[in-house]
Amino acid sequence: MRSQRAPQLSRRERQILDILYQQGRATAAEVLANLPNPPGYSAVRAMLRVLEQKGHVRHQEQGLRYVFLPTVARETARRSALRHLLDTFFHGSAEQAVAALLDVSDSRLTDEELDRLQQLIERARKEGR
Amino acid sequence: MRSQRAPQLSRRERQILDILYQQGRATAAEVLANLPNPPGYSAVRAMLRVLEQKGHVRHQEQGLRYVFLPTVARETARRSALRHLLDTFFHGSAEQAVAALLDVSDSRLTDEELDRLQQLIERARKEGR
DNA sequence: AGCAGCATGCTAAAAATCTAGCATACCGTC
DNA sequence: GACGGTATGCTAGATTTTTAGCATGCTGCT
Repeated sequence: MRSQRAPQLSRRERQILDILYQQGRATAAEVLANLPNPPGYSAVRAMLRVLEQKGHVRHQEQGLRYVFLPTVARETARRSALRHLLDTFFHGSAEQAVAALLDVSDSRLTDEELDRLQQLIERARKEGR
Repeated sequence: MRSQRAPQLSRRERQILDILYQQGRATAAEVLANLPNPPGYSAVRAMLRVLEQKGHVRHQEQGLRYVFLPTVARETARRSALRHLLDTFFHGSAEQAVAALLDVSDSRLTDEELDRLQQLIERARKEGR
């Protein structure tokens, strides 16, 4: 009877969980709408049930329907994901990652955002020493 | 006969591919060594074969053994991964991602790295306008 | 009250993943 | 040139994942 520890997510399960993190919370129908190569509605519900049983997801009853949300806090999941990305593609270097980030999002960063980033770096510098 | 388009990676396949990106290139044995819940050696080889057949991986013969490497350039894969992470956890905001990055890697960024980041931001600012 | 619409629970089965094992070939050493 | 070690190719089977379909229950109309 596994319930808590189960880091072994299948492809679809991963996709579904990602959607939940992206949206914060979602009904089965909403999940379905965001799924690539969308399967049947039943399939989605079945997998949500499995995910819940595995302990990755829980649901609240909203009126009649169920609204699903991840059990692991967004913040925590985000950390893991970042760490993993860093290890996989950037040799663990945050600097390179930031560089790539600035590059990838290119012209979409406003001056204002850049300002805030400068401040963040300034702060990191002070804390770091 | 699908060969190129096959974005549907299973959990294991994803793990293996990630290792290849991390290491750049690796033999079946090396991949195995880096795999969590390591399966049998044969299993790894079989999956590398499948990955190759699906077009995600290719191999070079190095002396006797095969050395495997991803077909999609690191740079490209990295971009996709970043984009996906951004969408999943940061509402697409690079700024937030950078902030989290600075946070997660915290004290591990040297002053020198911070300097370079400042410069990068400076540059982004100029290019952006 | 009856009905259409949409939700859930559950089960069975198709499809894909994951794995082990055997046959074979090459290298270096004794 | 026989032998241990390590490689690959392949195939078949266990296990998981992924899916559809059916029975049921609640809501809000008309």
